[in-house]
Amino acid sequence: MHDNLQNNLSVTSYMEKVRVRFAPSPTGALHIGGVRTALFNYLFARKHKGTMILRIEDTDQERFVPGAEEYIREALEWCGIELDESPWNPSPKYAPYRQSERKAIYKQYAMQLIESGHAYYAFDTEAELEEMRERLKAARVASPQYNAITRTTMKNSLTLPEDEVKKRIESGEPYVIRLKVPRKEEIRFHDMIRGWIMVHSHALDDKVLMKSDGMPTYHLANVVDDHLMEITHVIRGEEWLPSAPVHVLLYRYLGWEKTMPRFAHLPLILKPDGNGKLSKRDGDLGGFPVFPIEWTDPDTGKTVAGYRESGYFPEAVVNFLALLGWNPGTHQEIFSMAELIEAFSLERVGKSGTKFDIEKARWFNQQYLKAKSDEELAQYLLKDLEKNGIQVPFSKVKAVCSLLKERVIYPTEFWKEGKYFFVPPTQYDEKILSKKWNSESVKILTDYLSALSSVATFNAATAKQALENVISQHGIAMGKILQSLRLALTGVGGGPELFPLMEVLGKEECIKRLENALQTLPVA
RNA sequence: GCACCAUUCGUCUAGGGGUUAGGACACAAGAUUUUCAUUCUUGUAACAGGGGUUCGAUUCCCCUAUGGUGUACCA
Repeated sequence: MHDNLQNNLSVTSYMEKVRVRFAPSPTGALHIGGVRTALFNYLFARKHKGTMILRIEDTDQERFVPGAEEYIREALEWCGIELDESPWNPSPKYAPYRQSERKAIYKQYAMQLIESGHAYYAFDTEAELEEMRERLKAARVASPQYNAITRTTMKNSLTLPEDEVKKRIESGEPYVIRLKVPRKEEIRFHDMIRGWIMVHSHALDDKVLMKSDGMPTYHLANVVDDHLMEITHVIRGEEWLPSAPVHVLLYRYLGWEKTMPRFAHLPLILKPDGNGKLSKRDGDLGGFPVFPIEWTDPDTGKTVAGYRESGYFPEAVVNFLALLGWNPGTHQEIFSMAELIEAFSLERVGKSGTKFDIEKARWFNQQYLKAKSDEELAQYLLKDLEKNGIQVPFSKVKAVCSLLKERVIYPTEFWKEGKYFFVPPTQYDEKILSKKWNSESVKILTDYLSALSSVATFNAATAKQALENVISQHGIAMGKILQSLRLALTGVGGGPELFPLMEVLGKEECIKRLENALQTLPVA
């Protein structure tokens, strides 16, 4: 309560413009959890009339995946997350937006830290580091790490004579630059979602700031860029919480603590069973997408469908994602992007991890589908018809969607569920056939067939009237015959209301199908 | 192991010292529907455990348990 009040005040009284960034690394497809982080940043930015920035964190050359950057761009666009600044629409004041293009900048600040005594050179090889860890483990040290104590036993500019350090560097020996974390200090910072967090510096290790390839690590790059880009709020996943104290230290040592951005660490999206955070494999296992749009792995060439390809509307995905970890405090469930922006606040973001529930996503999609016009839905069906080489008047496509929209969740189902509107059935549901198709139904339907032929104006009402006339002659109930008729016309036992369906099919087609069924279907 | 974070129906969550602990998804039943679906109604179902504090704790504090994250020259 207290924290909320504080947060509110500080947000609304912010003099400078809110600037937030989404900073993915181009190591593959953007995960649905990443999309949510982007979304929350976006909602916050728009809510406060601020700026939404995309920064590409490509400091790891080894994990770089070609095409990932374009994927991120396309995925965000599909979701309707607009970027005010990005590699594609840079602001000259803050560009470039790819960390690989900012290499020189980081070096400069790393040097500043060395000069102020807050960082140092380290020459230890991988084998030496491994040996150190083994040694400590053997000595039953609680947490083997490169820190205030162990660094005195390693090869670095703190232990080596100054001229040897110089010689090593000049001779081109590989080195890293490490942060000199103080031995005993309490580091506290405020998180807008979790309140005050305090950690002891002895729990931190001397993080590598600059790698031996001259690239910065995330820790340095992120702090330098957030400062230089004048980021006001860092909204990111909870996996960053443990390293946030390192970042606070960096802001301090770089002399930027007064303008340090505020932190908000979002709860993680967990696997449906709650064991660990959601990963790509869970989608494969659970049969639901974890990517916003389809992704083709450049190595294997394998393509995985995303939400888009699986028939989800971007509005539904955004709505669903927004409610994963955030709630409006009201009972409203359906939100447009504009409504989300209006209602969003970090104060109403929860603290605990949320399990991923695809059932809820399906429900959202269904809601959005039902709300769409027949015209819009017809576009989806039209594509499937084209794919199958079927040409029909648009009015019919629309009519089919109209009849089917209450019973599907994805627009991709229109074709699947309504194929018989366009193609006569070649197979008939065995169970219905054996249960309902008998000599009596054949007799009635034969009568109906001839009644239908003489109907002048054919539509749902007259088709129904004709059947009513026939069954009253035979003295049986409507329910007795209807499913046989449906089977004859569509081949299946269920579907939308039969008479409107017949109207869409048309008189000729109904007669043709009825004739065919009467001639070919075996009587039990 | 160590550090940090978390813990309300199966799931997403609201709430908050005294409530019949509310909603949504899912599930079940009933109604409507000639079928299936939709829709409507109803129902099942939760404060992790133990100590405090208090007249009273699900709510505040502590401990335990459980879960998550981190612990890389990955982000």
